[in-house]
Amino acid sequence: MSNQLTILLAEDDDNLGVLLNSFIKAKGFAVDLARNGKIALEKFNQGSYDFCIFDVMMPEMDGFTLAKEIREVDKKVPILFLTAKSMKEDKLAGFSIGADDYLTKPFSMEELLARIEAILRRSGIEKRGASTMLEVGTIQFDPEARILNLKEPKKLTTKENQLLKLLVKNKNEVLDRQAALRAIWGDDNYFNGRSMDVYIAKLRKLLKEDPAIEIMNVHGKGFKLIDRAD
Amino acid sequence: MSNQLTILLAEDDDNLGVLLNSFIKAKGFAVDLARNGKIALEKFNQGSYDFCIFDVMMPEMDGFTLAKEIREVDKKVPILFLTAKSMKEDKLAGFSIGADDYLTKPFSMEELLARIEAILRRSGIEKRGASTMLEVGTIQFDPEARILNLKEPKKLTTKENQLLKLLVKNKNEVLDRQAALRAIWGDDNYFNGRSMDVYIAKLRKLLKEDPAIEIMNVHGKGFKLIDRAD
DNA sequence: ATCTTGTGTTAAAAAAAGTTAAGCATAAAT
DNA sequence: ATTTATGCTTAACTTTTTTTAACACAAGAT
Repeated sequence: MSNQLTILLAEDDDNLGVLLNSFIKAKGFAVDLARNGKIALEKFNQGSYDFCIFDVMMPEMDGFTLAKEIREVDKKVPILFLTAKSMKEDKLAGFSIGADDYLTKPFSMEELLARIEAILRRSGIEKRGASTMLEVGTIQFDPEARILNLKEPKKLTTKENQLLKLLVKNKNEVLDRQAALRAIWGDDNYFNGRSMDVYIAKLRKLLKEDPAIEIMNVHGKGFKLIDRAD
Repeated sequence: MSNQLTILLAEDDDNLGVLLNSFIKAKGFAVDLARNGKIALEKFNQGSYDFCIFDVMMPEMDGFTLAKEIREVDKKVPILFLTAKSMKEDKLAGFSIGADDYLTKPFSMEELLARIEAILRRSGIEKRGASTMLEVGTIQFDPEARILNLKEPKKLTTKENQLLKLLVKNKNEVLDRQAALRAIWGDDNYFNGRSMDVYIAKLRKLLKEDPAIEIMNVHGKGFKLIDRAD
């Protein structure tokens, strides 16, 4: 299943439409492009969208009418208007329908993206993250609570937790040494490297409880957490 | 008692400041006008605001720096930038700090209002019904009245209250140590740090009543209030 | 084989945080 | 005016967490 947010884009100008479509797509959204308001409305009623971008002036059905129709059945979905008009009354009309933003052409793609993201942030729509619980062999590991459920549940320190989390997330593949150092210590200098080695030793000691688990060194590359349990 | 939403407005241009102030006030908001970023930051850390409008270019402290400071301790409060600059990079910088909107001068008062309302609508902030109540696990916490409703309702001191408020507002994420110190003590020197540690101990003792709550230390970074209740 | 570099491990040192209580200033009460 | 209470800071001591040092060994290079 795709994990992307889906955007409904209504734009009658083919050039701009295609341009927007590919730009937004490249930024990790799923986009559905409609060539006029009528088609957009149909798509909206069929599908399931997380965000709407509507040109105001379109044949068949203009953006305002389209937005009004949608607001009748969906009070929440974010709507952003694109338009060549910059007249005050138009803007106000847009907002009064319940728009979240109103962008006047010409605009930069980056600004559009920034505004989309600001609205998504605000509306609490997010790409769903997975559950917090992780598994290491037979041992449960909660990186949020920083608890490793050995026979005796063990509270992990900040660094132990960060390192184990990285190892588990890269289970059965090599966790690059420098990358891990930069991620946890912010800097991959020699001393931080030695510090990490100390933590590797600590984690090995803890995980000895489960024989199916092993933190293996890949010389000159990094570490690999082997989990023979799955 | 007023049940208006409170807006913090930072604008160094007196003419515009006064104009905005009276316009926004006329539209039913409570407004606090600060003449530069530094004053605005102090006001923010003292008071309780529902919305921020910041001019970008100001003496003492510019709007971006102000917003960054605020975002360290409050990830949620809506921020709208006003600016004469319309340069693309500036806009993007604004959004990347976590702004909700970015309005270029000159703008119409009505458009500003429409944008404020669009953001408020989206963020689910409504006119206040006296309830500024926060929740910590099963415990009710009223930061206005400075009361923590344990079995025995407990009056908090100024510092206890400020610190708990910050922790709760950053529930389940790390509250940066230095940022908290600057917000509450105004200065993150060693002694204030030790003072904060003492208050952390006090709060832990109070919150021990609810086992779903924990103030966890993130070594070298800050504190994280874990709420397993929600 | 030898040399260099990378890693394993333990212990010591340093830094950060936890806790309790003593000081100090200020406001409230007598 | 003096005492009392309150809130905050500083100090002192403890514990935890992280870093550095020291020495041993393993892997790959010369």
